[in-house]
Amino acid sequence: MARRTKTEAAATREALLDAALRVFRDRGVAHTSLEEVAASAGVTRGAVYWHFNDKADLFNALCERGQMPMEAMLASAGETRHEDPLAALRTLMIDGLTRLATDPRTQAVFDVIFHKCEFATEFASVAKRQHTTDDGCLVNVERLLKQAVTRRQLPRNTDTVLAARCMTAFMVGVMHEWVQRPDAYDLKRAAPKMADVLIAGLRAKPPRRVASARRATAPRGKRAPAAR
Amino acid sequence: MARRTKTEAAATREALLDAALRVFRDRGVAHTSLEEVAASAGVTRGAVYWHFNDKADLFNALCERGQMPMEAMLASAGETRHEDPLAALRTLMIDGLTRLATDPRTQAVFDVIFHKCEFATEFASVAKRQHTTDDGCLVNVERLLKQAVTRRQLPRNTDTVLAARCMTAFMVGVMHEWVQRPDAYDLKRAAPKMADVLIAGLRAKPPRRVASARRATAPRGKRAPAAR
DNA sequence: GAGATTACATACATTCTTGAATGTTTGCAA
DNA sequence: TTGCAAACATTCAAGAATGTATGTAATCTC
Repeated sequence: MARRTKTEAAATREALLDAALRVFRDRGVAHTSLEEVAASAGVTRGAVYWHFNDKADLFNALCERGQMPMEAMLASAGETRHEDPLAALRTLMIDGLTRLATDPRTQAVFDVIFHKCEFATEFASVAKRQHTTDDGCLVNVERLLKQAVTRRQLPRNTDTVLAARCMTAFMVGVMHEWVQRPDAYDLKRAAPKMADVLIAGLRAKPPRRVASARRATAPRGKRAPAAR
Repeated sequence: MARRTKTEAAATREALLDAALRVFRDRGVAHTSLEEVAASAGVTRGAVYWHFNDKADLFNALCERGQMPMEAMLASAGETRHEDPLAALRTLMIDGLTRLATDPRTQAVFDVIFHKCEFATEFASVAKRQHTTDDGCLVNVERLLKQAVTRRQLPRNTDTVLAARCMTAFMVGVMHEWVQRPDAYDLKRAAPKMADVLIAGLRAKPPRRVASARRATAPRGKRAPAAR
């Protein structure tokens, strides 16, 4: 065929992303040829190579499109000042899990990212981007945790970085496992309970910055040193 | 070369597994040819095809060898009666994370499983095995949680299945993230604190079986129905 | 100690996949 | 309205990778 109008071109681009998502999901990224992607979108490889440099480029665009909403949620929450930061974290967790539980595209994207692709040397660029978004996630969570410290919801010597790691690890784990077997349980219903467990854990036994091995309740002086 | 003695053959088999682990880890499973594996082990593809049917078979053996110790730990703990089941769970978590933090082979295996391979149609058999071990893990954790209910460490209407999912998800998440960036923090040191967060969360806000949306503290009768 | 079998190495045919090169309309700007 | 470039399709050359088939020397068995 010949040249399309701009909107048509954008449509085929979207179609290619959708097709890639489908095919990647059930064949795996590495094992699917761009021919298959093109065929599944109803075009030829020419179209693929027009819109994307590479399979990695295509995959990258795919992830970006799929993860944008979640990242936006996190960024927005991280920049806001909350009266009840821990509650904000809780709803953030629930919202994230609910989105995963209800949006098929999000499910597909995370399924591919978690189980249907390899982050090795050839996809180093993709891995790098993924690391960057992971870091952003961690930073935003930690901001909320710091707010929680300020609001006296968490003790002053809370290791907010480690606490943030706990939270993101929990989220990653839940998503990783659920997306692998979506029929195992009703994630949407379970989300609040799961979020509660983690938040309650942070409240009850927050990770501390100090060595903390002996005398758990007796910090040094009256105030911890500024440490910053 | 020619025929080796039985012990020598076993040694080359191990060498192949080690080589595969190395090469898979930095090239990705799908992107490495069996030729590369063989070369890295100092043999030819003939040896690979002698010891393993297939790349999937090789990968399967790899996972099995690498995950055995963890599975053994879990199985043993699941079959034992504990006086303090939650403490047992805690040490189980810490032991698992410590093993990951200290054993390079375990690190490599989990790195490959989490980030360097695709579980798609062609590796369906591997995925199935992985599911099976996941299920076993969940079952064992749930056994300990049921013991915790019996010992009154957790309320009678605790949703032990969901609680077990929380625990395994947390562990998966921590391992998934740490293995991706082992230098980000000292997992061995952090392990007890992280375990504490989760265990404390289960203590403070255990997921309940009943609908629980309204009247959080008022179950039906004096005893919950047997439900089984 | 002779044959059967093991533990590989080597060779071969086949299939995929990629990247690039080239072709072909047609929308769009001047 | 012309001309250029966009939006693809088609073709081609070349390199892997796989599975199998076959070769072979040593080891184990009886």
